[in-house]
Amino acid sequence: MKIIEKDGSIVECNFTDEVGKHAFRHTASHILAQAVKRLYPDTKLAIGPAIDDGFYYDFDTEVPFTLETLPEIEAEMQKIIKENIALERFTMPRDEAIAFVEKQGEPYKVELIRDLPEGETISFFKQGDFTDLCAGPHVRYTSAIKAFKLTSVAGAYWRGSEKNKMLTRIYGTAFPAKADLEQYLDRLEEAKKRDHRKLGKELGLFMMLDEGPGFPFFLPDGMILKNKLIDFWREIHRRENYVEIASPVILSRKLWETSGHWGHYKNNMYTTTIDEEDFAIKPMNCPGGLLVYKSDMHSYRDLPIRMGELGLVHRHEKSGALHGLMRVRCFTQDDAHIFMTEDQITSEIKAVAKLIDEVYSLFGFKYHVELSTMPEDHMGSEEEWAHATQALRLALDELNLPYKINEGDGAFYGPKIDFHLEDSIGRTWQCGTIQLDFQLPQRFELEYTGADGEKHRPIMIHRVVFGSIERFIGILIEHYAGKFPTWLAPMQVKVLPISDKVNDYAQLVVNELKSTGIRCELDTRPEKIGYKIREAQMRKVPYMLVVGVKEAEEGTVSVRSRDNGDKGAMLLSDFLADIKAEIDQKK
RNA sequence: GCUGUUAUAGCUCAGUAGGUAGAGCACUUCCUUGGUAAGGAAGAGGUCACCAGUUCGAAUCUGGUUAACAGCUCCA
Repeated sequence: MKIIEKDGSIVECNFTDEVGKHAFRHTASHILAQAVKRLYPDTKLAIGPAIDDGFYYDFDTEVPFTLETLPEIEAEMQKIIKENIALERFTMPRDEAIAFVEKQGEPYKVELIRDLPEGETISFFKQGDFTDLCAGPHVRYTSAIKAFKLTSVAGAYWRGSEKNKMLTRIYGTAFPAKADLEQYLDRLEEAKKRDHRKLGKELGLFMMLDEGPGFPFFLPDGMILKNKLIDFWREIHRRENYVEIASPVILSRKLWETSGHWGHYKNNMYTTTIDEEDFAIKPMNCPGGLLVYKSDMHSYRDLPIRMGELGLVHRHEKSGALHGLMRVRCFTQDDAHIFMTEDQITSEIKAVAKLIDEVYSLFGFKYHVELSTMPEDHMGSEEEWAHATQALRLALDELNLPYKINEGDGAFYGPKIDFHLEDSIGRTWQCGTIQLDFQLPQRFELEYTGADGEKHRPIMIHRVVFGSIERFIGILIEHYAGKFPTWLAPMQVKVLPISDKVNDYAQLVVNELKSTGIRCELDTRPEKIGYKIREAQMRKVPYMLVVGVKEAEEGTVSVRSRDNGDKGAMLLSDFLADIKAEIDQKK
């Protein structure tokens, strides 16, 4: 396919290229806008870019667009595609362009052009009766859009600011062939089936109630999962020479004033009054860790001190932001604060990044890394921030970790490296993070005695690996579609006697499994074996042991694996050896 | 928080142009002792999210509240 480039030149391009895909869907978005203008001429146009999975266009409209409006718009788009209109690029000087869009009656476009530099040449794309301010690129004819679908309609703020007017955004997607579109829609359907909120309910892992919006209840099986993750966490942190502390959930306002949270994080904190004094429920664990550090004298020989804490934090998230376990109002951070000397910075950051990589690799996660820099609302001088940011950059470069810069997204006390994991429909969630902090050690006047006998100020790292254990569990549920590896599965083995004649033998098998620490259960209900299997399978239990008269006589079990089906009979002792090895290897 | 949508049994959902509700699965009991994804029968279970209003009468109409869902904003 050929596209019209930003400079007006015609180049050959493919849908598989990012540029080609972008141009293709951007054109689809123009067709959407053209259709809307034809049907609802009073609608004002805002912006309409291509995005990862499709495109959208924002409209300011008097008539509310709903899902019911979409088929009508789709039909008009289909007409435009059939008309096979050529796209033409033309340019105008800035002043003329402003006059042009003003005449068109498009106030949002006027604002967009006004924000472009003086003297800039403004480019437009015209397709028949529709002209839009646009840099391009685009495909050459509307007929290129062979398959498209408008998927949803939602509100979106003009220019992404909640201070601005809420516009109506129509989302859609487009492909060069019908089959591709269908495949994409099927994939979305599949993804919905692994939604952690659905699976969490089906598998009895956790629940959300009106009684506590954003505050998850962990059910017995979810608790097993959580505790297994925590066991694993403790194991690797012991190995990496971390110590573990626990600090209180409620602490005095004075502490939060010292830490700066009272000033910079107040809107997200739950507060309370005890004996007429103000207190806050901790939204972060760091101040507690700082107090622990301060409670004792430290020599440079003690550093780095790696102080872990599985801390339950509470944050008042906006109601509309809540999302299953991914975004909650109380969660457990697998936190640690590392207190160190300046020349330990790079090696400590690298060690943490490696630890995070080790954990994510164990689960088979792909992740991407972002470096977040100084936000507008921050503590400390720009020089300190530059210094800290440079230290993070250096560590990433030495590790050869590719990363993208997230301008202005750092914590208020320091820049950070974020590790993002994907959920089932491709949304990414920040999990691990490494934050470098020069501020809190100053505010809390932390010290250590150097080799020179003088007092020095340590530097601090805040870091999490899972991020939030709750969020991590949400990601895990979707990643495995509820089929957890044996070491994590809440129920590892289900023993299924064929008739109650073999219940005694089945009980023996269960006792044997339990004595080696296997999480298992016996199903003695007077149901047929197919029924019991179906139930265990839907519960996503990794192994089902079918036992009948034959097995009882031979001391065997017939193994059925969740993932590979019937594996035939084997000695109970052999099965035990196999499953123990699997669990030890965290498979 | 904002825009839009939604709320009926434990779960998934149907229903009623206003006359106090129904299915499948799950649950309980009984029959069936069955070899790798649903054996059969019976029973129990809901003041239709909550609060007001309109009406002779509201689960159904109107308003509000709460929560959930999608997106925006914000974030681990």
